[in-house]
Amino acid sequence: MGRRKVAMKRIEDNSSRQVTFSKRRSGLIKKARELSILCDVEIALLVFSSRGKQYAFCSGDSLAEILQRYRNHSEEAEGSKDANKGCPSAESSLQSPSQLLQLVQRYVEGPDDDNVSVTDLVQLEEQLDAAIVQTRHRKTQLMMGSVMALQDEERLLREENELLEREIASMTSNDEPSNEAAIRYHGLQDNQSVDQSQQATLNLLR
Amino acid sequence: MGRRKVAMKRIEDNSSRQVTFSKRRSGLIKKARELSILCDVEIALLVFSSRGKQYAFCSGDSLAEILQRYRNHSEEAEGSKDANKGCPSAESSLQSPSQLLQLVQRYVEGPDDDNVSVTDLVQLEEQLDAAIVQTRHRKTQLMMGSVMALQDEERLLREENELLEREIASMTSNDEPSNEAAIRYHGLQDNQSVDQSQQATLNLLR
DNA sequence: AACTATTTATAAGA
DNA sequence: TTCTTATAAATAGTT
Repeated sequence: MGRRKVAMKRIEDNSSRQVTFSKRRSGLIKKARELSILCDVEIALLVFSSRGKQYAFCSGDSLAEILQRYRNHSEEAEGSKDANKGCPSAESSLQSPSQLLQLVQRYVEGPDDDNVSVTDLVQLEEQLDAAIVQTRHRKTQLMMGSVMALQDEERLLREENELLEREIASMTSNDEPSNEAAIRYHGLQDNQSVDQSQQATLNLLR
Repeated sequence: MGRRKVAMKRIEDNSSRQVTFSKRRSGLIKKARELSILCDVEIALLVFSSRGKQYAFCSGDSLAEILQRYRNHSEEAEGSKDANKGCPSAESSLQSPSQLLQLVQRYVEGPDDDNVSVTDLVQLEEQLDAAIVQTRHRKTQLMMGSVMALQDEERLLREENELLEREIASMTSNDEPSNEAAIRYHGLQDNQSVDQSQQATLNLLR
């Protein structure tokens, strides 16, 4: 984005490389900051000039913290067996559904001394009920999306089938009957990939 | 650089934040790559979505190498900051029931990258059901404990009452009747501290 | 996933 | 260097 398009290779001229470095470096940092703000994500950016000078940007207040998270993350990736249990990072977020049950189990069984109170458990039960409601709501949303798509596809297939049937009709009136059409006929039989509950919703909407 | 100028603050709409994240993330990584090539510098870029998914770019072949370089560079500046962060062996755990709902909400509404699948949600629902069963089980255990204790106390009180009644009987046969016993009489009336569901269970066991 | 209308970044010039 | 400006590039909203 300048007077000319620039080739993607090292700029050989020393001084213009320096100028470009300065301009693009600030542009990059600006964009990193914008992304972290707009999308509410953590970003760490490190730039080392060839003569060792260092520039950095980081969304939080501690770059070290973010780097630590990177390291935890890659450690997890290596121990692929029980990665979800290993070290769920300082940040509290669900990585997978299976993590949730562990969390609740640890809470209700109280790993040690101070046990939960009945009041806590009553509250937890209420929260779990609310969580199920939310989960079902979201699931329904998603399934509705799938259903719409399937209905669209169904319509298209029906139209195609009509065309094919007409073609067959014209062929049989001119020619010998053949089974070619039956082979080419394809409809909704291959919806095996939708899961049971999607199928149930699908049936309801028919 | 789009149809409109966008305010520099967190995008609240879930799905457009997701779209913007995807677009700008790839843009940022592209620019990092260009800068590293054009100006022949080392760059490391880490992006963490709020669900913990990680995207990285690094100019060389080893991100770890660049990070090491950063650490060497900044070791002098920070000596003790990451002592507690060394290895986050602190297991993530529920602090309170109310934390759970937040956790699930964040998961199902997917504030960021790839949305949860229906399969994930089906699993989550199952886990939530299991968690509710566990919670109720534990609650019952605790309430049973309370109930046992109350039954014990009840038995003791009945025995004491019998003694007192006998004492009254002997007093009234020897002396004037008095209301002293009625004052000392104490039974199950002061069970007001048990909560509603405990009381229900208690009633069932009577 | 594509497609534009706009905004933004920036290469070259002053 | 910094400012300006023509142009390339990125991207917000739309389909």
